[in-house]
Amino acid sequence: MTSGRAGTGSGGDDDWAARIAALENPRHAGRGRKDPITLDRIVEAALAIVAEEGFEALTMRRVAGQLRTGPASLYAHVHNKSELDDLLIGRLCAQVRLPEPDPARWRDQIRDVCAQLRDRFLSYPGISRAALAAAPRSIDTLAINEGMLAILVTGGVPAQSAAWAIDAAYLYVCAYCLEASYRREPGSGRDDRVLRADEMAARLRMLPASRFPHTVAHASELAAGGGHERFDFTLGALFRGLGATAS
Amino acid sequence: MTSGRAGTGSGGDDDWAARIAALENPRHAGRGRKDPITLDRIVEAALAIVAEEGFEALTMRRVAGQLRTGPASLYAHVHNKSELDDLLIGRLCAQVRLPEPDPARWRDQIRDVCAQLRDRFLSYPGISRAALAAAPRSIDTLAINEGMLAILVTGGVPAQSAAWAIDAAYLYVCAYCLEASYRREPGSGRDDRVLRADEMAARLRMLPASRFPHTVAHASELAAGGGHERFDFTLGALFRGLGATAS
DNA sequence: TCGTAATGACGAACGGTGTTCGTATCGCGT
DNA sequence: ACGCGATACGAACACCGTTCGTCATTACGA
Repeated sequence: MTSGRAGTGSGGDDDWAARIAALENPRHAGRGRKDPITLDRIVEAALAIVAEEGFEALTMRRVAGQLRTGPASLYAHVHNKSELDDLLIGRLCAQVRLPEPDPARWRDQIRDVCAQLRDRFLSYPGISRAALAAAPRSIDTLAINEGMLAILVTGGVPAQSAAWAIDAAYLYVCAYCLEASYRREPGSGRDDRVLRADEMAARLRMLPASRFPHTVAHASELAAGGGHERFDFTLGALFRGLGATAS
Repeated sequence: MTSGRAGTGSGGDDDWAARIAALENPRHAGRGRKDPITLDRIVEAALAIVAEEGFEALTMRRVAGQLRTGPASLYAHVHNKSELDDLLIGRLCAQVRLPEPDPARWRDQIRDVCAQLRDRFLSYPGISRAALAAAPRSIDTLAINEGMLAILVTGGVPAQSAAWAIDAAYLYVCAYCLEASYRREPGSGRDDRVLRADEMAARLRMLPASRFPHTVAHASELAAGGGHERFDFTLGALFRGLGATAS
């Protein structure tokens, strides 16, 4: 999450400093005019579209249509589509509840934060693609980083390991959600049906054993993993591997 | 990688069975006609475009242009753009060299396979987005799965852990490469410059310490990580955490 | 109060995308 | 020779993000 870009926008230090200053001075809302286009309304409309139809359905025209205006109107509020994407991610990150760090339960706590983030992303199918593209340009995404860092460092994980583990977990959460979203999306130009585990295993067993011996032998394990078992397994392993260092 | 979809295409069992049968019967090339459009030429042209200009630059028109024809011509060979994307991923996976499993070095071996995949994906900026979207629909991507499974199982990792670890590693590799590609892509609608670690740390230190105490205190660790240090760290932790179970 | 500048709103148009449909040509089998 | 299937591909469709120009409103300074 903090791997080389710090949301500088186009303005360099001045822009970044201004953004920090804006922490204390939230932008005023519309000035009493009835139903003006506001950034907040744009973001809300966009999130509704993504929730309903997936990230690929999110276009400037669709957002504008929800607001009963034309797409050009949006550009008074956002520079471009990328910026709108970033705002959406910021909004989702702001909805994650960060716990008071407890050294005795740091593993549970970090996993809970990841699970919350996962669930936020999964509620908006495909949106984690924007999360991968986004620099941590909003204060809300940096707040997630801060919260996770607090958990790990308070739990005794060395700062360097903590920093990199957060990066790793975030990337994994994004990928997990993106892949899951593609799997469930019927209109993605693909005709794949989501297979039940036994169907999936049967498919794998049809492969030639001469060339795919392990795949055929372990088809059921390869196909297993309902709910978020894979997610839990991965983060469990990651933080366990971290713990093996953090002792 | 094998988490619910098995590249069924639109034909169900017949299509899958036909694809397995095709393992022994490769499609004949063009029938002596000079420079016919072939699937191979399409894939090569597409990969060249991605290598040069990134995945976002890959359009049917661009590919067709490289082949000195119109975009409609491509549809005699691929159903749609998604299918072309999948073929590209299959091609890249086919280029990964899978080792003869050695139980004494399974950790090194699995990490090497992941690193090869990473480097393949990084050579084609942004293409791992297609890898996340793709079902493992080609035999080549399933071959990667088989190779990794062989390494882990031969190394003593229980089959279920192995299966899920492969899935996790693959997702992480894809996300890592995608995020890295976005960071390096100047034309992505963003004006971010890639920051040096010290610049990045300085930015983080500008945040208010009252709200970001850990971030400010550990800015240099958060910004650290040159080359593929983060990649190595993550996979190290993941497989170490796996090893803690696999004893 | 008035004039000007700034801001917001937004239609028309631009250059771009994936895809379909219809037409033409070629190769193969009967 | 004829018919059919496969390949090739232009024209057109519906859609995309964005810019530019115009208009209306608001805010500010004299």
